[in-house]
Amino acid sequence: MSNSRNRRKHPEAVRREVLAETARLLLEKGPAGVTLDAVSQAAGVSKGGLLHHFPNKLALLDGLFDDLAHRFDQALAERMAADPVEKGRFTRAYIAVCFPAGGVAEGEEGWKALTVAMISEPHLRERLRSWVDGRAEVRAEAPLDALLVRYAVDGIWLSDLLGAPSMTPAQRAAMMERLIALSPS
Amino acid sequence: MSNSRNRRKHPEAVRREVLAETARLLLEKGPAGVTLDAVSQAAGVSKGGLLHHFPNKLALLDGLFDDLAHRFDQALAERMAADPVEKGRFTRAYIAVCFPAGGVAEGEEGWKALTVAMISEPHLRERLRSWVDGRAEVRAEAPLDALLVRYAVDGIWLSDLLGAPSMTPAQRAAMMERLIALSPS
DNA sequence: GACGACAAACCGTCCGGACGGTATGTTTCG
DNA sequence: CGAAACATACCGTCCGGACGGTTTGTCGTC
Repeated sequence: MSNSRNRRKHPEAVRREVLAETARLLLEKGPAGVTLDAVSQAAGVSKGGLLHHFPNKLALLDGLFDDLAHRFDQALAERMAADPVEKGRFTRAYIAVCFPAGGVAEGEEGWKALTVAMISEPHLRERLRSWVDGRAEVRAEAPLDALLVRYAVDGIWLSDLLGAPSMTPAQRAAMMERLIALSPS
Repeated sequence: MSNSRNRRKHPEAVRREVLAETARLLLEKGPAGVTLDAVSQAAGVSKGGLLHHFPNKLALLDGLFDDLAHRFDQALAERMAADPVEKGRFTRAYIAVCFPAGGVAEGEEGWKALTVAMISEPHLRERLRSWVDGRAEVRAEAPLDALLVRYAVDGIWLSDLLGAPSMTPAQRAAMMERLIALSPS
């Protein structure tokens, strides 16, 4: 903190702003809307400034992946730590993080962008694979219903992402309850 | 000389070839790989010839959407007609069509491409919405478990699409059974 | 069924603009 | 000062799309 104090422009803040705008553009305009010009302009930085933080476009997308994956891991770990019951802990955390009960919180929009990014750039799918490999809980020694629940959550996620006509709030609540009931315990 | 491919004479064949190659490129190279040059070359037609069938790139993607949505509808209807039990018919057909039990059949690769296209081009999401609106079965008056099953199928679909480490064949079979068991009956 | 007229299918080239990336100047902090 | 953190200007390439021309099929007429 000492080195960032009183600095006119905090590079870390610029970097975060850049990543946030990248995610937003990815969601709203699609992958084709993510150009270096558009990102830099949206983030309130010049193109050169953007390229100072990320040497090229691939590095930008990689940076987005890193950031979002890390925040996703953190959110999962947080939820799991708060769950006293060991069994099905991961599945419940997965539900809580991916299936927003009361509206969309901060950061979740970004995770949607992550999906868009992975589908857009085949290169990132490779990174997804190694990420999954790094998470023992995801590897499928889990009980069948745990898998089922996680896949259902992913499906809801995709549906929300595509903006398809969604469930009513009442349905969402009931679905959440059902998902938790199906989780191992 | 009689060309191995369609030299001329069958515009419909050219059109289908173009759409097939568009879908393939979309899956393999991602949205950025779908250029008019790449599509025309892959389909064995000149750029001018491609633009004769589809006046611009948007029309090409729209054409792909139309084609795949239509084939998806047909596959669903086929499956539903073959199901003697009325209750849960739609859900079971949805499972059968979207969750390939024995390998990937023809056309299913294309449906994956459809997902990629919709995620890439925000414009197509609008079309998805109206498509869903046109299908009474999808509108969510369905029982909770029917929704759950469909979302789970979508999740598996997404997972396959991203090439994430998937289930073992045995797990897939068990999952299929479980999904059908959860379907309304 | 031969023939000419017309339309559809298709080709090859060119252009304007956008996009990723570079090279270099300018400011700000330690 | 010196280095990090930007900004400005610019370059080469690629992409979407327009355009004119060429070949192939179709159809009416006799």
